[in-house]
Amino acid sequence: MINQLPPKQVARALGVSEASVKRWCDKGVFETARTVGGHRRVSTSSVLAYLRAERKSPALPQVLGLPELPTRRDSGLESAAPKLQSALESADEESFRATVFGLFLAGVPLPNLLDDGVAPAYEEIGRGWEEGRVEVYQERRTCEIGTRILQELRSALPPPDRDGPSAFGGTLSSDPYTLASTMAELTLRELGWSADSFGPNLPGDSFSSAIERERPRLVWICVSHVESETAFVESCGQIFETAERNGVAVVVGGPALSSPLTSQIRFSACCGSMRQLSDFARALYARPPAGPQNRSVHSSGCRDREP
Amino acid sequence: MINQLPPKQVARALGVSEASVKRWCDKGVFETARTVGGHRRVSTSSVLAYLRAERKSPALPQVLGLPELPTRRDSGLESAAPKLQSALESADEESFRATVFGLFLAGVPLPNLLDDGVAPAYEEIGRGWEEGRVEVYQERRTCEIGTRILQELRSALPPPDRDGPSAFGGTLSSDPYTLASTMAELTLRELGWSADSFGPNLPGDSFSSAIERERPRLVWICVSHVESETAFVESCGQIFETAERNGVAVVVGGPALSSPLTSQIRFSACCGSMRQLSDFARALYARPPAGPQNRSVHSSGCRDREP
DNA sequence: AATAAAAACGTTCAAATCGTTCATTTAACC
DNA sequence: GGTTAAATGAACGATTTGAACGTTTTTATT
Repeated sequence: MINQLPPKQVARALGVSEASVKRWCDKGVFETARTVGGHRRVSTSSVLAYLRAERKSPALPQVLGLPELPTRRDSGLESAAPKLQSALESADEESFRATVFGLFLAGVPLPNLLDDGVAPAYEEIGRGWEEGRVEVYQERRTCEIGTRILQELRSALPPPDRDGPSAFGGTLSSDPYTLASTMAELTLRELGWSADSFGPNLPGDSFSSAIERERPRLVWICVSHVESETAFVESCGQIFETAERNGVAVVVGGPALSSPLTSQIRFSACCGSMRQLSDFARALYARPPAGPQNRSVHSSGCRDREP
Repeated sequence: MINQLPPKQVARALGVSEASVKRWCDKGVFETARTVGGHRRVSTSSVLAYLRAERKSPALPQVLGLPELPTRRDSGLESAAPKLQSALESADEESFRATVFGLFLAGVPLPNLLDDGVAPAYEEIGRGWEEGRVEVYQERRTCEIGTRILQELRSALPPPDRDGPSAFGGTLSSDPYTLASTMAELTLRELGWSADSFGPNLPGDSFSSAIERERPRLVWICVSHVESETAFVESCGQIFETAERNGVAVVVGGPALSSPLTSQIRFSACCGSMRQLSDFARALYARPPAGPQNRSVHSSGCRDREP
């Protein structure tokens, strides 16, 4: 995906004049770098952020590397889940992408998009698998598609704050589901965190040593499947103990976290949804409001701001 | 670390044209030395200083690929592997991306790039893990990074031919390594195939039913880890039988395919590298020679024209 | 050491972008 | 409805950029 664009391309993508784009750049609407000769280079993610905030849809999404977006009408979050589900079941990646990005640009908050759009679609597919309607390979394919699109979404988010907190997470051994952890990563990244998913099947002691070495502000553990309860409780205990000693918050969550299980482990927060994770993380840290700050003076260009 | 770079590499790192770099050198933007023959050598630190001063956020597809990029089609690759490895071990995604895309844009054939650049880096990390130098979570993180970059690479490839053959593949149960399968996907896609990786841990019978339902031209099985030899041989037998009945080619390959194991299973081809897979697949089908259109998007792909 | 391929040289030129000005449209308010 | 302030789009010469070219230097191989 393209990360920087000259003003003319942005103008084409947005369907406005080049002059306006330049003015907006100077007003701080877009994150704009300059070449040595003074030409503007606009960051794509800031254009996306603008579209999302203004609830506008681009005239030429292709220029931004986006798919053809659905029309404004059917962009309701309620109708999204079944649409996503059927797109996934028929392995229609384009349709899935268009729906997700359509909602994203329509201004649906990311946690809501994940909780009420993407997650239900996958739950339904999981049910289909249990009932034999969906083959294993089909389910796997949907996960591949989802991973791909969520990664695209990730690259559309603004980069983590330079001095934002870091976090990581994943699933413990014998829990193969990656998607939830990727969703957690996105949720935290939207808030400015440096969040990284380590993927599935991470042994508990490696989790612990990661905590000690990387010293994050938060770790998350997604629980979609528990093979051995005792091993799970043991791993969680070890992780929490290490985390506590290092002042690291531990968030757990996932459909396999039954209440008897929950009562046997310790954590900083137990989140049943990305919204809850988002709220909890925001209590620890949230991106400073990104308003148009630099009312820059002409001729000295964007040569402002010293860290 | 290298402290002097030729203009071409600086241009690639910055995402601008070589001509601009030369002009900027002459203008004094970069600290530039000259060889006796008059060729420019740009000091790495002055490039870093420029990036720090002028770039607020990470830049183009390739930000700052300090590693010396390829000059020779093949021998550049050997020096690339250790760079990729160290980029991965320090979780430096930008550097990894820069090197991979640098090689790709420089015209290194994809199978070679994977075989001699990416794969050796991961093999070395695997060794580091066995020797205890590399923690599990670090290894997992490198896989996440690699997956992400390979997906980006995938989206940089032209879409599959409209009437090209289809293929899919993955690893069998209890084999958790995804990267090899993703590489196979890329290799086939480059040839115009509609190739999809189903990821790891696919049960053998789901493999079979996928074959019967989807009727591909080819399936691949990556073998990085075998838990039970008998189960593995059994699954392979079933898959091959189904494939043969449906006229589907079966390709197997991977480091865990010992020769005693190989002798117990049947397949259409056993590939020890992506190059071999590419050659085999090309025998079945290869993209028709490209028409008068795009030879490669080269640098900054933001230059596209309205139809 | 000789040779051939790949890079980099300096230059030119068309296209893109710069900053600015000005007429027009949009919106808001009385 | 009429007036005003703000935002937009178009236009201008000056500057910057990217691509092309033939020539020279560098690099790798024989």
